[in-house]
Amino acid sequence: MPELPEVETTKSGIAPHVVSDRVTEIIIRQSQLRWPITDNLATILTGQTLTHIERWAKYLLLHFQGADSGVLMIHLGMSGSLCIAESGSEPGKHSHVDICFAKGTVLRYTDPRRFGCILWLGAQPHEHKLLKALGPEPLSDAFSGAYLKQLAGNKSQAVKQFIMDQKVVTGVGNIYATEALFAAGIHPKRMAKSISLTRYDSLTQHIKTILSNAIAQGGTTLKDFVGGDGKPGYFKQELLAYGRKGDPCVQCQTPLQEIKLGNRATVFCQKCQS
DNA sequence: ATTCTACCCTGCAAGC
DNA sequence: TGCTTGCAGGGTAGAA
Repeated sequence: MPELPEVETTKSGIAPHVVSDRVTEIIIRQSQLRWPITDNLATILTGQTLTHIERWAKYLLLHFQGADSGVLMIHLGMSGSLCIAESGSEPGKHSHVDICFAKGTVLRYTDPRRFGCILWLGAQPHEHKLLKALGPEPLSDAFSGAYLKQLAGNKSQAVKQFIMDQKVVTGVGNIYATEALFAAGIHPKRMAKSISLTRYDSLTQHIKTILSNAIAQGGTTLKDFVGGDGKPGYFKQELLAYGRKGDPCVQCQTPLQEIKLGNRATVFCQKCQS
């Protein structure tokens, strides 16, 4: 479900309720996620204090301090969410993990499709291979048109797949890639190497603007995404291309087309994007 | 080295 | 009404 704005929304929704609190209990109802949850997670975390939460790409890094200080990494996959629950409240069908805190708050991980993961990275989280290979944050200065142009080099890969590659830039998924290419007037299938620096400048600016707006709106709720505070995201009403196959283009009224690119639905305007 | 593809899993909507 | 099919916000491993 979540791309960068949704993960950011989750982080800011849950952090005020759990940061600085001490873990009293871990309940694992289902350990088989993308990778299995280590079976000694309760031993590791119980008694430790959650000092802060960091978002890195689409990962949430929960920093714990105590007898076995380190980082718990959580990815929400396609359908995952984290919410704050009351101690003793009834878990849903796919509520796989509860992290219970001393003040009575429960941080609850729910993920119907189980594409997410919960991994204990220990004290050297940045050395983990899943984090090491990641590209720059899209909202950082390191992410620029010049950077993209340089990295595109001689790649014949479609630009949409290029910018969705987390090694190129983190946090951009199918929705925001679709939207940014529409906004920049770039055909999603165009080869990465064939795009000018000027157009990459435009593309990076649109990615930054769209992601910032989405964060400000609390993310995009398509089905049941809710932030940590239980409120839905309001960005969906601002989507101009994603999910609008057949609808008239907002600029030229031409019906939007849908193609498959790397098995992902890709909507674009044949007239405005080249 | 890059670039596809198949797959992990459940739920939902559309079509018959 | 009920079954089948395809599709979904992600990312990896392994094949081409």
